[in-house]
Amino acid sequence: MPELPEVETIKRGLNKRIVGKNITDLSFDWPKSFLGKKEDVVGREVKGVERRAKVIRINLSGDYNLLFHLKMTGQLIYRAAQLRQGFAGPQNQDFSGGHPDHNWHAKLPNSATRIIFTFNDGSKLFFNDLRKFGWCKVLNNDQIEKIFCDEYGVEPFDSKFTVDYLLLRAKKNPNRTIKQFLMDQTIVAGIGNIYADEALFSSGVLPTRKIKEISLSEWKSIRENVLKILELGIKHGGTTDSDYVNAEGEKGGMQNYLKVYRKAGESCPKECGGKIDRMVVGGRGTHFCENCQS
DNA sequence: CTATCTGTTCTGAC
DNA sequence: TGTCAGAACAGATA
Repeated sequence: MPELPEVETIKRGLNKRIVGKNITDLSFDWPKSFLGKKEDVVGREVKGVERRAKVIRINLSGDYNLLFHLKMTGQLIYRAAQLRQGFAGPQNQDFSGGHPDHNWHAKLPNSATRIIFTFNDGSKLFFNDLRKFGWCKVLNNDQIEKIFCDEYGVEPFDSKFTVDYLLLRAKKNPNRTIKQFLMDQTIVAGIGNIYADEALFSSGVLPTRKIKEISLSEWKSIRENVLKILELGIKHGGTTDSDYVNAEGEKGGMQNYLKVYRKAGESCPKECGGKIDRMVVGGRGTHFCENCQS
């Protein structure tokens, strides 16, 4: 479930594993998954991996970048080379990130594999995407900067993510619901369905509340809880499992710390006596406690 | 079998 | 300009 914490986890994992390597080959089976020219990528060195919003940027030598969006079912899976038995560094550890699934570390490539990058040491990076909504684009630095600037709002962990900023943006969209506001990538980058529900639950604010009716103290609470829930997500590696020895691919991680998401019918974890309910807000499944969110 | 659900985002209609 | 259904796609689930 690639929202900000998951994508951040992937970024950190890849930074430990592919920086400094050369891409020696690239193949893809679905034209819409790879938007670029193979010749622009093969032969280039990986300089670094960054995250902006839910997007991953792999910076290559020369004026080239790979930009990934995992959308709903994308995964990036690093598969170490089989060469160095007994070497314990991260280079030699498999790593997965993105949409959780039972077959993380099953045979690769598999039916969901869209792109395969091969590095000069024999290791590989697989871009899997069951539903084919995700993409990888080859872009130059200017194009990347423009996208990062134009299409996304502040990063939650940036110092610009303040209550004043939220109030400013709130003036422009007074009639939207708070949930849609939080998920609008041009306002705050990286929040998706799960973390929006969780942050609003922690804040005691109903997802359907109109922006213009949110009080100052509620904005403060929402801001703090967005940060808290995202930090918790990153701390637990999102819903990512990086331990390939452990077969429990989709377990562990953040799934175990969610309080309302997909918990409809259960008792409120705040023990307020209420139950978690579900409704649709902006076309998205939305989970909340009717009793302690208002 | 059918109907409905799913973590994202973009487009086109109104 | 804001809002909303539908699309892009492929499952799993009831």
